[in-house]
Amino acid sequence: MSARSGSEHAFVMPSDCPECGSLLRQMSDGDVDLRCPNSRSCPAQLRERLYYLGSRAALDIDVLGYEAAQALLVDGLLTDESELFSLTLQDLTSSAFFTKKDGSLSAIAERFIAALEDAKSRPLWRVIVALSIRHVGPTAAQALATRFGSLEKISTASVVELADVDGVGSIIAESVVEWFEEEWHRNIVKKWAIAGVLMEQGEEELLPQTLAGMSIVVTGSLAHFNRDEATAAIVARGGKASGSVSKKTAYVVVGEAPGSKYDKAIELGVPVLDEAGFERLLTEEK
DNA sequence: CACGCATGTCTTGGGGAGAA
DNA sequence: TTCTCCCCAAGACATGCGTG
Repeated sequence: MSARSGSEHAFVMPSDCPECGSLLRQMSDGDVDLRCPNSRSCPAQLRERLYYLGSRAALDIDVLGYEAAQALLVDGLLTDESELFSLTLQDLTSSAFFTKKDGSLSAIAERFIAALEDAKSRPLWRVIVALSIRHVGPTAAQALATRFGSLEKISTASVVELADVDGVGSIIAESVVEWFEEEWHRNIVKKWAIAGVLMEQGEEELLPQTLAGMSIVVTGSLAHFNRDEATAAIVARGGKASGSVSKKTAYVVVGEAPGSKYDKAIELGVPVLDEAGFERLLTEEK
């Protein structure tokens, strides 16, 4: 996986937050999954959350990498992620990261603001991933988006209703409910919505569900799709884009320089498709 | 409890943009 | 033009959750 994938914010124990420092002092060998209790204002956690929500796994915001996230916080442009989508070009003039040596805005600044606008119309599941809810990655987020159709409905669903979703168990369901119980979390959703971020399932996701129930794994590089586009194409048709090959995998799509997943597919007798076969699979009617 | 699979972490290498 | 920094893309693998 990418260095930008996964919830990298989850295990942060930075030195620039007093509460994290105390937590570190309390560490013992038996501790697992340590988190700074100061999750709202802890600078390092905030930086990691910004970094994560900009990653391809979430809202795929151009420019918003580790350095940009750091600059937004250090230069005082953001105090938390709720203000992200309200940023303007004018705001960025006070940050060296977004300006040239002569003080004028760099191309990076314009790309960043344009990327924020693009991100406002991302599918609902990506918005859910971007909220950094514990245990909720792309797969769980897609399941929740498909079932509930809007963030509003997810936020008001009970643990039982959430856990009823295929692919979501009680731990994930409780995690979602706990997340929405925090007022400052609800404030993020509110401010993003005001800034224009789509909070409902879009129509583009309602393609014929020709891959419903199928688990498909992609390995290697495809000529006409990057990995996210391939995943999105599978998911949009009701399939599941899995990261690992098993006996239940419907197809393994093999591009240039495939990895061990191809070997695994051969070993398990899973059907293998080249890119042309994958494209036919996407376009064929049920 | 075992299995399947998603998540999280680490690694390597390529490409683009700005600085020197 | 070259160098450096940062972002991006992808594979491998360990861990742990969800399910039957």
